[in-house]
Amino acid sequence: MRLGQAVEWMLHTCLNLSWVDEPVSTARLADIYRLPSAYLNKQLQALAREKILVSVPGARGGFRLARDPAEISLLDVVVAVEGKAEAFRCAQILRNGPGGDPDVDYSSYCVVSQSMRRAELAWRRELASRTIADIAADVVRRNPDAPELVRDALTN
Amino acid sequence: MRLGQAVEWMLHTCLNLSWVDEPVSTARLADIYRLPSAYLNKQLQALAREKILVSVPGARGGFRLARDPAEISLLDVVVAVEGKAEAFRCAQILRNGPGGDPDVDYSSYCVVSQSMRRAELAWRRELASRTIADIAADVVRRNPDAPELVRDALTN
DNA sequence: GGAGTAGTACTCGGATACATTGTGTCCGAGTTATCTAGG
DNA sequence: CCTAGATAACTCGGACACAATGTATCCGAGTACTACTCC
Repeated sequence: MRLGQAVEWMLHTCLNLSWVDEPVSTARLADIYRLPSAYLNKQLQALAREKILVSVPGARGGFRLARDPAEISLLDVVVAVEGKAEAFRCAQILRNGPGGDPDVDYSSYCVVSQSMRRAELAWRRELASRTIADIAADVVRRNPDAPELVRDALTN
Repeated sequence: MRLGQAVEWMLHTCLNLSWVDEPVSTARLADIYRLPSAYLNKQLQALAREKILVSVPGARGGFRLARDPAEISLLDVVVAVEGKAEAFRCAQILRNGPGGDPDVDYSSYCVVSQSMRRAELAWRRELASRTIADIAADVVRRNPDAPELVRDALTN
């Protein structure tokens, strides 16, 4: 199993945007961590499609958070980048097995599939219970001047 | 995020092997679900390397479980197929950010990384708490003659 | 001096290549069972 | 009849291609700002 590195990029980017009010261009967001701006833009678009960010076109445009950081869970971001499909895809191989019935939906009946789904649910639950605001609070607790550092870097 | 379909194959295969004592050849194991035998063999080797299966060479050889089904967790199988690496890899982009320190290990310090790791831990914990024997018991509870069906298919 | 307008610079957005991983296949090395021949 | 050896068939094992996904890039469409011209 593997998550694309864009997940890390987007989480940090959302965190940074939570400290700025005006839209920030892709170039600025990329420079902060020396990331390839064109590719970053692609991922930002994905978040905009999922209504996590709003894109502002034109001069002095860019991206900003679409809603309060407390209303953006880590799961929202991960799903926006990686897609809604489950990690474990039941191919229903039991249909070809002994006693297999082509009319049964084994993705909900098969015990293996159920077990894998339960584990994935635990993962999702954990991600859904934590928001960008939670993380921002933790960061400030450790490093109180982080917001201003980021603001300066994004709006100089 | 995505898991290879080999995970499904291996889980069902381990389940089937838990009902047979003698070694079963790759061809038999593949035929039961109409799977490509050569590729299945590749995955079986991976499980053998992780000491989940033992491979028996020569005529009337094949694979059998290396230990009691109650001692084989779903996590063991998943890790054997997918590798030990974590799904979320922290690239430590904070090192390049404002106030970033090249000497700090952000994969343990960064709050984002911690949160992602916690979620993944919940996933692993769930998988580790469920064994092949547990699944086998559930299957028998629903379909008492499943073991014999499988035994017949694998040893005819 | 103010308003309207054309131009310009900057932004997003999707269409386009490259690299890595997952998927699938093939043939060779090694082992075991069997058959045969000799005692 | 028993035993030892050679043979042959079957198995795993890793090395070898193909496809799909992730990664990275580029250029065009659209918008807001700015400067200029006209009233």
